[in-house]
Amino acid sequence: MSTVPRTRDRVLREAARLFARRGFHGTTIEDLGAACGISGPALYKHFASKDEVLAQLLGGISEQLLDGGRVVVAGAGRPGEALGGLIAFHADFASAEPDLIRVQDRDLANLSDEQAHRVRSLQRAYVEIWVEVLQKVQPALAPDLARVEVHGLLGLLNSTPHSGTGEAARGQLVAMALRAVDR
Amino acid sequence: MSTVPRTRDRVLREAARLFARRGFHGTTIEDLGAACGISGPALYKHFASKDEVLAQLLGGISEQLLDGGRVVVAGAGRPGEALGGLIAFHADFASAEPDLIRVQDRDLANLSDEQAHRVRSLQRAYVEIWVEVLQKVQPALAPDLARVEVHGLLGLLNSTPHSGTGEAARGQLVAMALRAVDR
DNA sequence: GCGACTGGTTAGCGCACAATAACCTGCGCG
DNA sequence: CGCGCAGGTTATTGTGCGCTAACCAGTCGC
Repeated sequence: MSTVPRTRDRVLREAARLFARRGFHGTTIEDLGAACGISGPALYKHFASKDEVLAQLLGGISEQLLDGGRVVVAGAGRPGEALGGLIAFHADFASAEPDLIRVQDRDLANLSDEQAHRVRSLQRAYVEIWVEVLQKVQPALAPDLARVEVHGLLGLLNSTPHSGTGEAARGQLVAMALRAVDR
Repeated sequence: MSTVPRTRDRVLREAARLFARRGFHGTTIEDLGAACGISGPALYKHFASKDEVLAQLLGGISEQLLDGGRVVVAGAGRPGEALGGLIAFHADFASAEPDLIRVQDRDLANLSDEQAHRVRSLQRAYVEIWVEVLQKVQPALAPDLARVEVHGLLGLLNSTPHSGTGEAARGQLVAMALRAVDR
C-alpha cells in the first residue's frame, strides 16, 4: 500500500519518544536504531544524517499544526468560534502527542540554520493565524499584546508533557484557556 | 565584600544565556569560558565539571522559586491572596529571567541522575505549594486536576521566552492567569 | 623575600559517537 | 538463472570536545 517504507515512519515515532526523554544530543544513533529493532548505521538507509531525522520531525509537526489551524479557521463562522476551534484543536494535538510538543520547542536549536529557519517560519505562520483570530475577537487589543496572549495560551495548552494527557486534563486546560481569553 | 569569587557568578550568568540559546550540548566549555573573558579550561578552577555548572544553575533556580513561593504564601492572608501572590511572583521571575526559565525545563535531562533527582524534588515542592493554595481556593477541585491546572498556569507564565519580557507583556500574562483560575 | 594558594594559560589525551566502507541477504523480474 | 537493488550487518574512521597536565603570575601571611 504505502510506497514509502514503514521503517522510516517507525524511526520518526521512536525519535520523538527518545528525543523527548533524553534530548537530541542525549540520544545516539545506536539508541535510535535499537529502539526501531534495527541497529546503528542502518538509519542511513533512510535518512542522510541524524539532523535530518530531527528536521523531518520538527517540520512535520509544524506543518501539521499549520494545516490544522488553517482548516479550523476556514471551517469556522464567527471569530469566537474560530478561537474556540483553535484551542480545541491545539489541545487535542498537545494531549495526543506530548512528546512532539516537548521536542518541538526544545530541540529547535539543534537544527541547521537553514532547517531552523524553515521550521521557525512555519511556527510563526501558525502563531499568526491565532493572532489574527484573536484580534478579531478583541479588536481593542494591540498586535504585540495579542501575540503575547497567544504565546501564553500555547504555553498553557503545551503543558501536557508536565501535567498529563488524560481526557480530564485536556478538558481542564481547554476550560482554562477559554476563561483566559474571555472577558 | 563577597567571600566567593566573582568569576563563578559570571560563569553562571553566561551559562544561562548560552544554554538558553544553544542548549547545554550546543555550548562548549570554550564558548562558555570565552563569554566570561577567560578561556577554556579555566572553568575547572571554579567547577568540577561542565555538568556541575548546569547543576548549580538548575538547583539555584529551583531553590529561588521554592523559597520565594514559601515567602509569598507565608505572607498572604486569605488563600485567594496567596494565589494572586504566587502568580505575581512567578510572573516577575519569568519576566526577569526568561533564560533561566528556558534552561530549567529544557536541560533537566542533561543532569546526572542524582542531581536530576534533587532538582526535580525542589520543582515538585514548588508545584505542591501552588496545588495546596489552589485547593484552598477551589475545594471542589480534585487533587490531580488541581495539579493539571497549576502546570497550565506555569506554562502560561513561562511563555516569556517566546512572548517577550516587557512590563506590558508581564501584565497581560498575569491578567490571563487570574482569569484562568477565576470562576 | 619566600613558600603557598588562587586563578589563569596552552598543549595534549581519550573517548564518545556520527558517519562511511565493505560486505551480505532476499526478492522482484526479464 | 542471473542481476540489481532495497535494506540490513559489522568494522573502521575522523573528530569535536570534555577534561587533565604542566606551567606561570600575582598576592598574601609570616
